[in-house]
Amino acid sequence: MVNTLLQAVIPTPDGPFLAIYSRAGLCALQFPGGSAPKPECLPKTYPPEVQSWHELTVASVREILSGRPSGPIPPLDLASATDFQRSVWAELRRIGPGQTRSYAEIAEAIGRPTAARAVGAACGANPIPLLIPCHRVLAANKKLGGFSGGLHWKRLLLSRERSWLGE
DNA sequence: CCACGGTGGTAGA
DNA sequence: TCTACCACCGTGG
Repeated sequence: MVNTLLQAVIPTPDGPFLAIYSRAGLCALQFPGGSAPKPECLPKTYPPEVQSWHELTVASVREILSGRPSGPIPPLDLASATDFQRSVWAELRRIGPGQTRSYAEIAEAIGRPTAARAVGAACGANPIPLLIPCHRVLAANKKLGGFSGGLHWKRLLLSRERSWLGE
């Protein structure tokens, strides 16, 4: 057993999200509607470390769902990611609520100006939506582009961020 | 290798 | 606008 994973539920007005933690930190976040977590995978008590991480996750998820900027987030476990993905995701985290960038702009920003399409793939591989805000990346024509979690979420998140900014 | 995308830009209808 | 087509690139098989 090299890497035990712990699941924890995040209750929100939009339904229960699911967080998954490793020893190193948060490694995945799932939208509501997936297969319900098996009870035996939801420990009665969590290690203190995980518990404090989860508090940060819950707060952050709720903030982002309401269109607000999020406070501190837990450590992210991106061990299984490629270097390219890590650089894309790091760049995504620089986009504030209500802001948007295009896939090409992200590619440009990480020094791979012709890799816009690969950036799209990296966004699709993002295991931690919301905290790594891939919903703020649009196509160059200012159109919506795609979203792994379902386009309705992307629309919803952007619309809430815009309205929080006062539009 | 090869195929497949959350792309982007161009050309024509 | 919408469609067709093509160059591009990181990933996974």
